[in-house]
Amino acid sequence: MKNIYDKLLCELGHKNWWPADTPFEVVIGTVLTQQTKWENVERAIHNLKDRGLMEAEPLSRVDAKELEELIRCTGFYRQKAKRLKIISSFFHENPEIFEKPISELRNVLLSLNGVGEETADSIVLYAAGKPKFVIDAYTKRICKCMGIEGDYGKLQYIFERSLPLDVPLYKEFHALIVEYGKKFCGKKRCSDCILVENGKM
DNA sequence: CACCAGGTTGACC
DNA sequence: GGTCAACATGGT
Repeated sequence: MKNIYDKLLCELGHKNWWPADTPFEVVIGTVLTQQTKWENVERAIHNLKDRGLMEAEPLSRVDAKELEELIRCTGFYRQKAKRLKIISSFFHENPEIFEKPISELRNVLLSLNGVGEETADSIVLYAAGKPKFVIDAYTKRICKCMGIEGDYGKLQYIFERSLPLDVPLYKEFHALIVEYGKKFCGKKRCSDCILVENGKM
């Protein structure tokens, strides 16, 4: 598995992924980026910062319609606005949440509307800085290309079992997988795959 | 015009 | 326990 990481790193170089001023900004980004391009998310984040809404308390209280307009460019803007308000209320009321152990933190995040497995793990890894390997659609596609199939938990277990417990490694590896996937892995077919030809785990 | 993007939910079987 | 449409905008 580390072998795959080295190949990707060699091919693509280090990615400065999830740049954000605060952990809370990462949380907002995880929801906004669902099923949309990061460029759209950057615009929405900029809008929120302009209005002083990149903090839990103000965001939890902002007018729903106003919030919808600010994040419209990310798609699914009505449900995302509603979810962001609920999530920001939660973070406002639970400022110490990132101090909790990983499994407890993950379960609490999963209980929030709009936070599924990938989003929860992205928050754990990129906002809380704790070691949880994030599995996304590209990870599943690439694994399938390599003959590895399974549900979210199975793939996550394979990565976590095969890698040293290393937060920067987890961050970089997931970033590389997504960047690689965007370039070479379509929904239907892949192109110029550097991983499959002699890719062994 | 069709398809995809750094998913999640609730309904239905 | 799994599958699937709905959610919605913006870019190629």
